[in-house]
Amino acid sequence: MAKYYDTLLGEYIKNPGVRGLSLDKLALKNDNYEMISYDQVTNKKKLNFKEVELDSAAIYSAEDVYITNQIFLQHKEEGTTDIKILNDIELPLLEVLMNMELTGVHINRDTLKGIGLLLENEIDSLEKTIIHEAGEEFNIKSPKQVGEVLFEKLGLPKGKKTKTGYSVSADVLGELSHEFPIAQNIVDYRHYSKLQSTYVEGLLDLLDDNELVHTSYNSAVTTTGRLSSTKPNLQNIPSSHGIAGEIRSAFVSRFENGIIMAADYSQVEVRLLAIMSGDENLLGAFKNEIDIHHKTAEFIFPGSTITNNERKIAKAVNFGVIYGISGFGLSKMLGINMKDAKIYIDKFYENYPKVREYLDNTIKNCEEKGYVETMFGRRRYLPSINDRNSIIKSAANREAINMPIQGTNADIIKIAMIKIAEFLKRNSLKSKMIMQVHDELVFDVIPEEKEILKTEIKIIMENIVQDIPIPLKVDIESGLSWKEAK
DNA sequence: GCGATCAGCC
DNA sequence: AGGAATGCTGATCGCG
Repeated sequence: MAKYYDTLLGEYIKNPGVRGLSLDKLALKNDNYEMISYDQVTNKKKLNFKEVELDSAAIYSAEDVYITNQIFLQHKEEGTTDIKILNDIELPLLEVLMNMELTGVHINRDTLKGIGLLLENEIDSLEKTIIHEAGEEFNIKSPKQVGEVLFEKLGLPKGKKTKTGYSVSADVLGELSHEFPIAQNIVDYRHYSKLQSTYVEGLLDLLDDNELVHTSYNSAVTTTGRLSSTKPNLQNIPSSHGIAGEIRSAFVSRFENGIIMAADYSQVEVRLLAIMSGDENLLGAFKNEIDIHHKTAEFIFPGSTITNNERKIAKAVNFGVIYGISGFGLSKMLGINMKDAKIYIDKFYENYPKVREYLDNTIKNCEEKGYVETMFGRRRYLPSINDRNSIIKSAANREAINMPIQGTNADIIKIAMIKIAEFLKRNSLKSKMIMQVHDELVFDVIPEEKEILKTEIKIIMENIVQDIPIPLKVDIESGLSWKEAK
């Protein structure tokens, strides 16, 4: 039993994805009690809390404490405080996350600034080219204006629509790029601008005097049990090659001769699909350490030597199944026609028959019980699973299919984080766990601890789940920066 | 202030 | 018949 309780986490575990878990909303919902609003306390003046008169500040604060306790008592009564996943995972993890946030992540300011200069040059020159090609000044960052220039002034062929007009997204512009260079230039301009504003400027703004950023991990927002990360979001740092990949080269150790070590679960969601469905073909592939995308490709394209493109298609199918894909979704994703996409998906199910069985059962079960759950018992309620509107129903089907897989992955890595934090503490190690990116943990490591960490972290992460037909596999890489640790 | 669009990651 | 990938956060535009 943890030394503390958290009413927010209790509410989240009861029903993840419910909007409005704030104290005032819960008080209103549960006890029809209307709490004092911040506006009331300040008389609608924009005051700092320390500027609020003491008497009213005291009442306002006491009310928070009182309501929190009311919710706690209610959680005890209804049994929420006994929920296993709350006690075994969420509450212990809270302390681990707090320490990661306080520890921070070291980012080299000069490296980031250097990337910023490169980007600035690219952006400036692309802007000039685009304006020249357009024959008029306009704001390239405005989808509306881009649409007017491309489709009205220049008369390029229009593609798919949005609520407000014609789409100018990257896949639409990509279609046009062969014939019209301006389309590719706008895609590139957006790419570099995104890197500049979100990653270079965004991260620089949040660096403290020690060149550390302290993210906030939110453990009560996602519907599946995943964490999220804000200010900065460290879970969407670019990972591709080129200038984008350089952002990760700024993520370096804080220690003298230190290294960055990344441990990631290999193919974890497909492995979990194999384990949870019990499909012999899928399990067999992992047992024999066969490249799973290649294996699926052999089923989809029988009798031929598998090309890179065929493997890419198979990979999209493998992931698509986990996301509850439709033929249309896959065809759009891959830019192929819907008939072929349907054939590929059918081939997948034909050759992994128990996967289909498992997914059908998942949906059927959800229709009866109203919820789906992970291997560890984390639940998600999906009332729309029985909706008569087919669009809503299909969306619920996809969510029902995805949650147990994505959520089990989230459970596993959270347990691993708790165990690794214990291990680091028990052995008084100086190295730090600094980031979590859904199936990856990142560490800032002092050189003397490199080998023991590498060994122990792998053992801990691979042994979270017992009695499974195939092992979970963890790859560990390290280098002078996060970019090199992969 | 907020919805819409776009783009980054798993 | 039509709509159509799971889960997130952030920057920017442009309307009100």
